[in-house]
Amino acid sequence: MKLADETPRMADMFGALGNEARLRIVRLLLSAHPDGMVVGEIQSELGITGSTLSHHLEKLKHEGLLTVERQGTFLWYRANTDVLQELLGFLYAECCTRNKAVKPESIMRLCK
Amino acid sequence: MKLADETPRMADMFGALGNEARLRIVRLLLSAHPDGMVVGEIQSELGITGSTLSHHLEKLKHEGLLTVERQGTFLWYRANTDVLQELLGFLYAECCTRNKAVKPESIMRLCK
DNA sequence: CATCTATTTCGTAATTTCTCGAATTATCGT
DNA sequence: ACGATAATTCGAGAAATTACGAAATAGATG
Repeated sequence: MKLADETPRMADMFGALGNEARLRIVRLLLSAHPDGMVVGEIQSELGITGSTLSHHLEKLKHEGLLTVERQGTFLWYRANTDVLQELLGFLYAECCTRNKAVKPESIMRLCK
Repeated sequence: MKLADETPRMADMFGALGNEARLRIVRLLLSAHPDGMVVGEIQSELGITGSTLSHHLEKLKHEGLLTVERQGTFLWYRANTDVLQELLGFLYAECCTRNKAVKPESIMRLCK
């Protein structure tokens, strides 16, 4: 039995977070979790042009980091915590488990 | 007293990891931690052209994710665990502390 | 069905990223 | 100083990303 190489997918996810506007979107949606937010609210909060925002949301959704649900004319976007957990777990495993480069406690301690 | 906005820098770091070749480099260097590896060894392990590899290493170093030290004609690159810890701490804080989107235990559980 | 609002898609341009081979720099040993 | 090895920098092209306004779509409401 051979394990799938997760590197390409993880790289894509990191890439999706590797843009300031998109990282702000994810942070904002996490702070609004689990309700999520509609596009217009994200737009006025972050001051991003509609079409540009739409592209960023599409990219984040494509990488699985967001989910979207329509309610009337509104689209509710929200952070996909399962996938964020996967990403966090990957990074944690690389740094703390698979290798002992970073001590687990040091992460917890950062967030008291 | 005002806290610095860490979003741009974190986005740059995520961006550095958002490329398959670079993510492989970091994984490789973590597995060789704390000794690190010389460029030629990374190159033959990952099969990347010398000049391309050099650019990737430069980017990772620029974002603080790697350190480098010369020993004779060899350059030893290694993962910068302090900075990786910062990145992991940021993601952990966003997902688990600042918001309760992801349960801390679920991360640990992923890495038994 | 006409219209209003919310959001995406289209068309397009500027910038950045990724990659490679060739040339260059740095260091060691002789 | 010369030759050999390690790695970077240069030059340059292809591909991807980012951004924006205008036009198009989807749904609600009168």
